[in-house]
Amino acid sequence: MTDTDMQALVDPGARERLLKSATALFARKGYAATTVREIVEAAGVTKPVLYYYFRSKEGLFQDLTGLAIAAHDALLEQVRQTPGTPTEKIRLLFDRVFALIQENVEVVRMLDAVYYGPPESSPPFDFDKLYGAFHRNLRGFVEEGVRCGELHPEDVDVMTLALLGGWVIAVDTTTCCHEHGLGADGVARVRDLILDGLRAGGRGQGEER
Amino acid sequence: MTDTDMQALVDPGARERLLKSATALFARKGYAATTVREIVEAAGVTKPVLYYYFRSKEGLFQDLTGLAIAAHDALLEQVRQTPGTPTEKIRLLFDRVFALIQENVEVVRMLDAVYYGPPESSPPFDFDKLYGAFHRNLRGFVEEGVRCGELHPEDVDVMTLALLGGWVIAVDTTTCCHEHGLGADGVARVRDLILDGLRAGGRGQGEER
DNA sequence: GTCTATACAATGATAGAC
DNA sequence: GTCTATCATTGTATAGAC
Repeated sequence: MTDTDMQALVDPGARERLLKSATALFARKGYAATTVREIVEAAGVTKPVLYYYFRSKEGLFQDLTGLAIAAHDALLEQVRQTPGTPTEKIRLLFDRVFALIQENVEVVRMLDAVYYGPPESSPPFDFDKLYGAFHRNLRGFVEEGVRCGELHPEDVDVMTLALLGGWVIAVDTTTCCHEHGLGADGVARVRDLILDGLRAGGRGQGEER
Repeated sequence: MTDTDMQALVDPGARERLLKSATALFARKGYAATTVREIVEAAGVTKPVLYYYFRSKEGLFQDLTGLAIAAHDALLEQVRQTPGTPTEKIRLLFDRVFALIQENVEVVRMLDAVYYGPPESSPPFDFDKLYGAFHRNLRGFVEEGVRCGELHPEDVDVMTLALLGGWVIAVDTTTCCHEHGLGADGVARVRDLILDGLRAGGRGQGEER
């Protein structure tokens, strides 16, 4: 363990403080509108410190997004490898990723701003690694559900989009402040309502409510 | 008809060209990242012309959004006053507003960037006039559908959110380029799939497909 | 109404001392 | 590793001529 690592245990360290303050500012003001002066002031350091740890404002941004993608990927992999029926996996996917989101609202807000925001207002970013991966995994579970007769044989893509819609709404109401967040419970209700409509053999009255 | 109005019939006029170029740039780069210089250059005029017609960059933005809100409001009013069952009204709401969106993709892209984007990256804007109004109208139709027995008596808010999710996906795939747009047909299919799950008395096989 | 020319603050980034 | 001081550039906005 180096001296630097030792130090990081007692003091967040300039690098970590910079990552944190940048996340908060990018989420609130956007990448373009956030100045390096604001970032370093919020972190309690001076400008050259930022340029020392990250090569530029853009380098800081890419370190930030890289960490988020890694966490998301790891969670998707974990859900895929959990045993269960396709419907159970869809439920688990929603629950687990929603929990991750709730624990990192600030980061998600920042990523959403980049995703939905104007294309050229942030550095190039491969959204497919994040939202595309979620979409593909969800679609895989739906396809599996149709194959094994758990979901009715409608168009797989349309069904996936219906579920994805519920998901987007769930995330939106959580990250944005303009609505009262649904909470894990609300997300489950929207999810199950849509899943109910997709179930094979008429409307199931499986779940709660 | 004034001389100015006469002129506008043959030549778009500096004011209109500024509105158009600003919309395109705000949509692509965001409000904060778009410079006044870019706007006026794209419009083929010089800076003082912008400050002559609009008081500032922000004034230009507010004129832009005001026009969009007015068009949206008028369409909602029109749908409300069209006779039909609640389900028919929900279908009409989706169809009509989607058509409006397709005709003004650029403007919607800009508004979405403001809505989903970071809170402080654009001038204050009352989203409730736009997205909230759509949500409330949709909820009203769902409520009406439950009352008259057309939709099954689930939680009205959850059902509204499920439909709203389909709507968001439909708009997303149209305005964003990172996915292949659904098109009016695709929107109808997602919408009807969700509506089917909400229909009273088991899964209806009412529509096409 | 539209131009040229410019005021003046703030930006991202760096050099060089410690 | 962290600082002070400063660079060149770009930002919004305006004065004043035509």
